[in-house]
Amino acid sequence: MVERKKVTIKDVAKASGLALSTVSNALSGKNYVKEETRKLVDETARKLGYRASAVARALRMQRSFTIGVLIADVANPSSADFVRGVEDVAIREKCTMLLCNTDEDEERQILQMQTLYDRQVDGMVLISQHCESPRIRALLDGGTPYVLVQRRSSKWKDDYVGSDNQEGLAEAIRHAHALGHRRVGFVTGPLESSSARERLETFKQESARLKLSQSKSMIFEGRYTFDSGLAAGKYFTGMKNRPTCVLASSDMNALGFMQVALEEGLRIPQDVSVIGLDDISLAGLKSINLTTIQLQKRDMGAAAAELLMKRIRKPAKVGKPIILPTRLIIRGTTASPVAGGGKPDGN
Amino acid sequence: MVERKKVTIKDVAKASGLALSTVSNALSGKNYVKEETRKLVDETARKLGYRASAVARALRMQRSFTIGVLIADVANPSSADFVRGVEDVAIREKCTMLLCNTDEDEERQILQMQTLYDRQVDGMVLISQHCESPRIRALLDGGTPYVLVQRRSSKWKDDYVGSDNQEGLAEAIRHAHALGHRRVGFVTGPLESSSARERLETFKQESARLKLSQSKSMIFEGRYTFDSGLAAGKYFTGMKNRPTCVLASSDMNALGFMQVALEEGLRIPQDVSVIGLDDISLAGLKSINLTTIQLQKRDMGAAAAELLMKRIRKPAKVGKPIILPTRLIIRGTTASPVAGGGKPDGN
DNA sequence: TTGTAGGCGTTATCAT
DNA sequence: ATGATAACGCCTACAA
Repeated sequence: MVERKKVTIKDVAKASGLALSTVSNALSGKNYVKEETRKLVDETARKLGYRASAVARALRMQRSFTIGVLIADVANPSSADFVRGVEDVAIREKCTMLLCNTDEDEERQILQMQTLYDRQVDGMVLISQHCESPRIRALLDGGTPYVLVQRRSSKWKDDYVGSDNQEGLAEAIRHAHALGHRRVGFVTGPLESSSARERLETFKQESARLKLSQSKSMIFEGRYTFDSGLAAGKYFTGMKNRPTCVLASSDMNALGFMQVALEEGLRIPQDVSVIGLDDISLAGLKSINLTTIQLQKRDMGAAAAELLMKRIRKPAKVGKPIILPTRLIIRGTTASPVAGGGKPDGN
Repeated sequence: MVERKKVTIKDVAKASGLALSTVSNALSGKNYVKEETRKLVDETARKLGYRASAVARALRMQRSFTIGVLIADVANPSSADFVRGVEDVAIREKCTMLLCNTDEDEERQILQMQTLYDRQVDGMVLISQHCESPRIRALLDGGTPYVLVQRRSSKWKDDYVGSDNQEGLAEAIRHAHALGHRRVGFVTGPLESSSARERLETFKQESARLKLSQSKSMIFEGRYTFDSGLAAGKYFTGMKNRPTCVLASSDMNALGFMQVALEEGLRIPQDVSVIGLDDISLAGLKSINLTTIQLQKRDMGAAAAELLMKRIRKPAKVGKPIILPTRLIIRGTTASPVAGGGKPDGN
């Protein structure tokens, strides 16, 4: 472990007897460098173990080959897949990823965004983040490219990648209706989020169309978290005339609801059906087996990164939103609301 | 969205009528700057919206305030908690985090490590990563501080943060023994990992001490993944004289095993008990309710980052390994191996 | 207490 | 085809 001094391009120049700029040209593949010279340069660079400093390069080129990614919380199963999608293309594009957890906290988000700008990220991907408040708007409008994912602004036009908040959800409601449910509860996401509002809207429309109970009490205002699911569980199971099926706007939510329902001695799906939204990888486990609406998170992440790269390379006006389809995955938490019965397993 | 030009320290100097270096001194809180001058500088900096370029600073100071974090896969529930722990202290230390997924692939790990070095990270945290092969060793020995987590080298002395692979595990085995299990199966982790080897060793010792079946067939060589758990499930449930309790070296493993067991129509824990290791957040769900050995992942991540910061500030010889305790969390997947019975719930 | 000048390691421009 | 030189934006001796 000899603490060798860092070898710079200067060292390569010296060792190869060439000018610094020639070495740079050779290394960055300029076509007017003599083949022989290039060979020599490559060789000595390799021999000395030279690696270009990304920092110096970033300063000079005003391009850091780094993108920032904002998520609520890595430790939340539904965040991570998005990140994977982003990383897939980041690697391909020789970019690295600065990942920040914001915990849905606006102040924290602002801080993180500032840090990202300080680092001169070439762009950033905001997954389910705040995007309306003046301070955040000011940051966004600074000129650095960005793409919003899963939450967009109604007041502003931004590049956006999201999921269809109609089709899959409507399908789920029809599924519940077809099973015979007439009282279907809905757990909303945080209503400052566009996706949450869109989902709620779809729920209202479709449940009205199918003549499901329109009672206000069937709607619980929540967030996309497990804890919020617990609260929803307490709310719905405590009702006099409780829903026979609960539709949650996220899987974490659904799991929270199930937790309480099971603790209350309710059987799923015999006593109450549950439908999630997201399809986190664990939803498919035999012991959970959650009927849910699938989001293509990794694909969304990749699409967002792809779009971001395009904007980084060539700034352009905001294009059409990219909306990925969703679909219902029927598993074991939904069944007919027959008292004391229904099939125990959806498969 | 006026694409304003970036404001540099020069602009602040000009606007405040002071010299560039004075501004720099004022901003970086040198104590020999007149209070009045500092006020002026702060004021104009704020007015112009000046933010120091982290890139330029990194180049000049040879310190990027960035640390690299290598994990197997963010989308794996057990990776994310570590990351959270690292981030907790990174933020406090005004560092940002470059996160890389290696998928346990050595080639990929090498690539990522090189990128990290190119970016001049101040240090890096390697969570369950390769640390023995010559090429990786060469990278590690380049002089940049690093801390290994959950996997260490037997041949080399490195800074290390890990979990106690004896106590919690031994406790689990005693638990199984106390319930009456005599045939306890064990699913190992990847044996190139030190933690996996340590766990296997503990299993062998403790199961010998308690006179559990010492049949070779009780040990399945796996990895820390869900898929590997599936394989283990197929292996164990297919045996003539199968174990009455299976101890997995990770929760993902355990879930995979449970998946197959349930598909085979086995009831858990009546027909077969299962114990995991990790305590991922979903393990506590009513519908999973996995008895498991808890790892303090977030704490480990934080401890590793803390140690790394110390090394960055002042390089020093490798210290004592930091080993965090583990403990058994008894939930519902373990019970006595009484045919057709046992209590259905561990609580 | 403030100002001047040099350099961190690149790439880009312009001669040669 | 190659080479000298000037930035990029900041920090830090050292000089005033």
